[in-house]
Amino acid sequence: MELVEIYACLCAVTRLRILNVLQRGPLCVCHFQTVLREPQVKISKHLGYLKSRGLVEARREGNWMVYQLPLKAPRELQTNLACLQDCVREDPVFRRDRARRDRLAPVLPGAEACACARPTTGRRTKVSS
Amino acid sequence: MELVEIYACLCAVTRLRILNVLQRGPLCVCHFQTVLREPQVKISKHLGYLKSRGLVEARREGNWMVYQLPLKAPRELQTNLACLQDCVREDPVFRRDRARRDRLAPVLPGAEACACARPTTGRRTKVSS
DNA sequence: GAATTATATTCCCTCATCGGAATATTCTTG
DNA sequence: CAAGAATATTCCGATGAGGGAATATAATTC
Repeated sequence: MELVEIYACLCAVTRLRILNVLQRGPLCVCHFQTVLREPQVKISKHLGYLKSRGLVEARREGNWMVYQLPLKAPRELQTNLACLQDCVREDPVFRRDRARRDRLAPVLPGAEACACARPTTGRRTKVSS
Repeated sequence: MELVEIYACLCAVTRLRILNVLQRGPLCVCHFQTVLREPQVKISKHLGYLKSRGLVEARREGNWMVYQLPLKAPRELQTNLACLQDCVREDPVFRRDRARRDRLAPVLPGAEACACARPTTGRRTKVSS
């Protein structure tokens, strides 16, 4: 993984917000929509961008696609993710994203499924707005 | 200074090399040519790019333009420069650049002029190759 | 298998970037 | 002021990114 490629992934604010949220654990696309309040195309495309460059991994879980940070990331990526986390700690936009994300599901440290991907009997969280 | 702008500055390898070398102190364009072995246009343009976004500062010193890292950089920039330094420590290309740079002039910690900008009586270092 | 939900892809537009060749600008020196 | 050295800018072409609208694909449910 080229360092320049990593930086290329980091120069769109939507992708920074995605990575910021992913630090709390895996998430599916519809939850990204709720958390970031951005249209589906936008999120899906940026996730595709990140995935094609190895900054996120994806797996299908029934109807949902669950995205997560790579289980074993190269050192430069780890360093930069830590740096990013440090840089956006105080930023209001990123803080709000994290707050909304935490309201959705408990913070899952590992690679466990996000809330929407756990097959439940009840109605799922509404995605609107 | 927007975080995304910083990352945009970091996604060209020539600019990473410039910043890497600048960590050892100010330098003028002709020395960048010697160190990076890249054509003048390329270097001048990338320096302009960095300057317009506040990642480097420039001053004229006689015939030369001396570039340096900002004296008081915002925190996100400092963090990312440190991160960059960490990431390229082992990389052969960046190491070679640093070695060639150190061969040109002593490492100047502050904002002192680079070697070529010090008016000397003798012949200046040849720029070719 | 039809309808529904979740997600991805395609098409189109606009705009920025990168690189090089050529040229212009700025300063110094005689 | 002419010549030369150091640097910047302009012009060009190729390429990729980002966004949205519309459409396609995949899985689920009834």
